[in-house]
Amino acid sequence: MQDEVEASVPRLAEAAIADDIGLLLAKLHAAGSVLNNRTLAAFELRERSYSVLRLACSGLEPTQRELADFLSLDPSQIVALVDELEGRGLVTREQGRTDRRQKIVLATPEGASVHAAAEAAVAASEAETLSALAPSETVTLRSLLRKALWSGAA
Amino acid sequence: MQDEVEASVPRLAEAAIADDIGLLLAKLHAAGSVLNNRTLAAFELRERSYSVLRLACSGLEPTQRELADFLSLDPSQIVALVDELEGRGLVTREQGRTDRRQKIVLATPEGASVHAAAEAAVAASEAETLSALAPSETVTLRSLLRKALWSGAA
DNA sequence: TATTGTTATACTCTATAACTATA
DNA sequence: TATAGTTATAGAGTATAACAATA
Repeated sequence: MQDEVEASVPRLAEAAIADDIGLLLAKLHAAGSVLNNRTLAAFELRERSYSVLRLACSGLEPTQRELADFLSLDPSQIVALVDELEGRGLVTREQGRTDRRQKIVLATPEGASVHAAAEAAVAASEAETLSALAPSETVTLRSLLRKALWSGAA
Repeated sequence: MQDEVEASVPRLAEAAIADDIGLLLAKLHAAGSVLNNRTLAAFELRERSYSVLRLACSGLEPTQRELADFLSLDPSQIVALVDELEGRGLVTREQGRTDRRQKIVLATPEGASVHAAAEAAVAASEAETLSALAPSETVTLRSLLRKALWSGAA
């Protein structure tokens, strides 16, 4: 093997490319996703199903339509996710109070228990992904992401 | 229709969920991706092929292996992306200078021209995604993302 | 023996269109 | 007529394993 071994920062990282926020978001998201999905595998969950379970546990009594809007997924994808969680006994579908078309997704006791365990594991995984940032930087990152999302065009 | 119309910020956004950096990253990345891919469609590119073309135009003379490492893709995925761009005459494969196994991906003049046009469109799309952030906040976001990626576990 | 690029395959994710039941 | 949920399907993205040429 030639002695052209790269430093820990690969040479391409230095390129102007690294100023592209879209690419940076994609890379950090991808890195976090790999870790999260690895972590969630122990609970037979993926990021998607975990997010649905999390909202089902939140006390907000979300309808499938609200889940789709909030998670930026098509309603048809929510169907598949809820089907799977329901089949495993982690959530149930309840008819909407005021509109019989709506279905509210609620966690079962077992779902709540699985969620609690998964949540702790995911928090640890997130800390690992962001280990290079100081606590105050993590707070800043969170608030910038939230601002970009909920006061912006996104 | 009942008069339960939500404000522009859906009620789920208020949930504790919105503190999950992984979910925030996923949402902002997804929102940006949709915009980017819509923008890039005019050039018959997607985010992936655009990234490869961009690096091929960078003057860094990347090998396929380096592209795979930097873009966090499997080498076999790079093959497909380069195949497509090569078939359209936007890039060429050159044999590595010192290692005949390597293939360097270089942009053709036409590739460079397509890239220049696409780059301008993508910049506008990025500005739209981040329209809620002040310029200084965009700078901060970029530097935090970069720090998390290149000094961290990611 | 290890690495670069390649082929092949299977699985997940994303995007659409059409259908049903309710409103 | 419009909306919530559902079904079906096709295309894009992701993850692996195995192989030939080269180191």
